[in-house]
Amino acid sequence: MEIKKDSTEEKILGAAKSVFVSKGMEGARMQEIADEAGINKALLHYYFRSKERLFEAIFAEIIKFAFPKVTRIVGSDEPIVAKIEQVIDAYIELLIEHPFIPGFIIKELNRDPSGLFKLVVKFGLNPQAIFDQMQIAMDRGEIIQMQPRHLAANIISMCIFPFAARPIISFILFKDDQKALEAFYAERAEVIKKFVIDAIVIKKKEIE
Amino acid sequence: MEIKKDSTEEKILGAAKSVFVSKGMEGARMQEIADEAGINKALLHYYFRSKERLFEAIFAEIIKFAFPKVTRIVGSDEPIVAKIEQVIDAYIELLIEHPFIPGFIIKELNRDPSGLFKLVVKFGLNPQAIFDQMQIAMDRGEIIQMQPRHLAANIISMCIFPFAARPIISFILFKDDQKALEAFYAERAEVIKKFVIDAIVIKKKEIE
DNA sequence: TTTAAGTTTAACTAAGTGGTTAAATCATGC
DNA sequence: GCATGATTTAACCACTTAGTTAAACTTAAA
Repeated sequence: MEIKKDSTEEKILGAAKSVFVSKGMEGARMQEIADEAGINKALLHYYFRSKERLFEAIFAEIIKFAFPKVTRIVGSDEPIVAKIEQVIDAYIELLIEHPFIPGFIIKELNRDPSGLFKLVVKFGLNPQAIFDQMQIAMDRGEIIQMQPRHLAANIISMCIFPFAARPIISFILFKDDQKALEAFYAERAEVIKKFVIDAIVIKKKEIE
Repeated sequence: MEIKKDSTEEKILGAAKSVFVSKGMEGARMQEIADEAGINKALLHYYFRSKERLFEAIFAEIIKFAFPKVTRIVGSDEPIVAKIEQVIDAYIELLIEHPFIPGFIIKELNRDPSGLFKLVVKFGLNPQAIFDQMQIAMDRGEIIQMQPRHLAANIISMCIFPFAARPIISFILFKDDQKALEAFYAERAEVIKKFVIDAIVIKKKEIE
């Protein structure tokens, strides 16, 4: 639909994403977006009539980028444990590259949850498929019985929260030592995978 | 230091907390706080000279209220697993009563992380004590070996994130069915405790 | 009764905000 | 060359915001 080269509209979108993500809808200033895009306010409104439209474009772009990762993995035909591992890997990798997305999404959805509805409809987000697969694995005795919703909540929480709470983690756990913080994030995928597997996989023979 | 009865200053603080927590520092309006307190803007500035001062008072109050729960539990002399269970119970209980605190804290600390420094110093938040206790339990073979930081991050994430992401959970998992959402939150404490114990406790004899 | 603090009213400021406009300029390809 | 759209400039509007001020009124205590 949109054929972009590398100019103006793209510059605006890039600048808007940067400013909106770090300042939020309310904290962002159109002037700042214009400055960061290297243009002026008039031209900004020439391309995107209003702040709200520009924000919606950015918000949809970020949601589209962050959410459907799971959907693809769920569609494959691998065993549930492998899928869970893939989801964890995919999310941590995504979040290491875009660590400010969780804070942004939480902030904006708490401010105005109504935007979620359209997006869920638009992208057809439906967790029932993965819940069903979890339930099957539970009934087969591969993993322990628990409500799939809670299992999913546990996994997603461990992946996302440390990024949403980045300032707290950074300061309290690492005294703002960025190298150490990065190392911590890099370890998360392996840690979470082992933690989840230890918690839910039923081992047939265990002599501890 | 402050001996409050039940009037004006308390009304202002109550109104400010309500408005700041739901709208955030930037979204909150002094007029709205005045209205909710049942007074006028002039009197609001008569008590708290500026929006920033009022906000800092509220922010400190909330942090003071939300953070030190753990500190007390850590000080007791119970075994580590019992302590972890108590921390989970305490947090979920707190969050069910004040579900908007996580979103508020995440939003404001991402906006301006500098406030964290003073508060950490003020309340002497130091996670090293609990980390040491975890390490001892690991060396004793009571729980599996892992970095205490990651263990703590896992537990706290599972407790807090579902509240921070309340709108998402509410809509995607429960189609905004508030009863079902409350039931979900009420189950969290037991679910997380079991999940953590299954993940880290080393059972001496296990015949599955 | 006097005094002082609490409180209201209502107008005001100063600064910012998103958004608009009109004119001039620049670039491009027809 | 000319037409068209992109871009700049700079002023401007309407509105909202935090914060101030001065005057009057209320309340309660001294």
